[in-house]
Amino acid sequence: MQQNRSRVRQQRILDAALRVFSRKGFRDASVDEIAIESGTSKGGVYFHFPSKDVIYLQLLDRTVARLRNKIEAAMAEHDHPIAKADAALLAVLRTFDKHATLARFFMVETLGAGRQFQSRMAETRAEFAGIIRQHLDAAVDQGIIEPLDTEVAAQAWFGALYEVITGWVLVRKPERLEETYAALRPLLMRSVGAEEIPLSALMES
Amino acid sequence: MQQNRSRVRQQRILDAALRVFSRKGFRDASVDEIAIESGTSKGGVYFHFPSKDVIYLQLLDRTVARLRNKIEAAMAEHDHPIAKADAALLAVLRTFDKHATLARFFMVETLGAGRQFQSRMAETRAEFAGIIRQHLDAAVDQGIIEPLDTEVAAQAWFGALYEVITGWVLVRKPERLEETYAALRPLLMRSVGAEEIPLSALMES
DNA sequence: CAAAACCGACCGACTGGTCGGTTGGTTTCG
DNA sequence: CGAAACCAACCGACCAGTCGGTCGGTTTTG
Repeated sequence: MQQNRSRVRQQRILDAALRVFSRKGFRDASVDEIAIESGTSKGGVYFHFPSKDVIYLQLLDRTVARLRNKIEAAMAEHDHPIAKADAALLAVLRTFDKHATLARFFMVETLGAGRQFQSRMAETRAEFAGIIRQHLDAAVDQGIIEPLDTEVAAQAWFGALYEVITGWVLVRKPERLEETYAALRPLLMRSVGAEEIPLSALMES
Repeated sequence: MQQNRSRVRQQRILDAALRVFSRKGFRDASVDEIAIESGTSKGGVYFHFPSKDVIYLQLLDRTVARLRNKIEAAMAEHDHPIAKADAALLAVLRTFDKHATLARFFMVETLGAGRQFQSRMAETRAEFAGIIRQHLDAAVDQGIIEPLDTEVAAQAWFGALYEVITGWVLVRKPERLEETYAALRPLLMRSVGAEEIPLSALMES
């Protein structure tokens, strides 16, 4: 099936683009390089994609979707908001631990990719912050935490996480990102006033 | 005095560069544009600076130095760690409120300026996180907060602040950045377990 | 069934434009 | 006048995107 072959080729190009963008950043990565890395030619790349920008955008979409799925799958296994937050936090740390290339692409390169992606990036940030906020709101509704400005709190959580991960990408300390969990968890929990950790909550489901 | 005239010109070029970089970002800002904006020519710019990179770096240095001075001056007016943190937080929010151009340059453009500035950016982040950490350590020593991983906590504080400010730059909501103070303060304080706010502490000095 | 026609996938030389940096001459100023 | 400051024109590297053409396989047709 030709159609299938074509889709495989597109994925291969996106995989190559992820590696190249991760190494060089959007601006310094040439389409020729992506072509070589994916075992094709510039013409081949341009047969499957209309522009370098679109390659980047599709890659970003794919990455965001995969990450969100990971997070939501992890959260779906729990009922209690605190357990959900725990699961999501660990899922994020472990995903980036496992895929440092992804982390670099997503955390470091994307902000600087260029003016044309800025609104898209703002949307992406808002999307993740929105997920956090939605669950903070639920926790407030359930009386688990006191009412607070969940919009700013969600932004702050996202930012804190973003910074710790970015620092890890740039400096590679500690060796495994997951090691920051122990420090991060109480920090985030306490910040919204969810001090006491019902261990029982972690048990259910 | 020729030397003085030269220095004035250099500052004028840096001022222009701040505006242009803030509007366009490092890569999309051309030296020609900076030259025109500063009322000189490309040759004139290259008489005072050896390269576009150096312009950017000097601008970054100047910005960091000014910001750090503002923060440290604000903190020097207080003795109690919590009052210092408060003063620093407000100083940062107010400075960026007043100088949105600076905020955009510093928060949004700088990460994406290019691979060649990445180590410098890591240093800058570490510098500010270091200031936070140093004061968190002091607070621990004075028994004001319980011992914790101050390195990660400092990173998280920096990241939370960074994200809130970046969001404000991109979306311009709320109108004034300082309005986030009310939500940010308790969030940060609680995160390190400095719940009770001794109002008296804010009075001294 | 085989030749002819066709097609999707692919290739790589080439182009047009941009932009950092240079240079050689000109103006300003002490 | 002489040095510092300044300028316009220019150079060359770089690269996204284009285009004419190739190739292996599939469909049509006599």
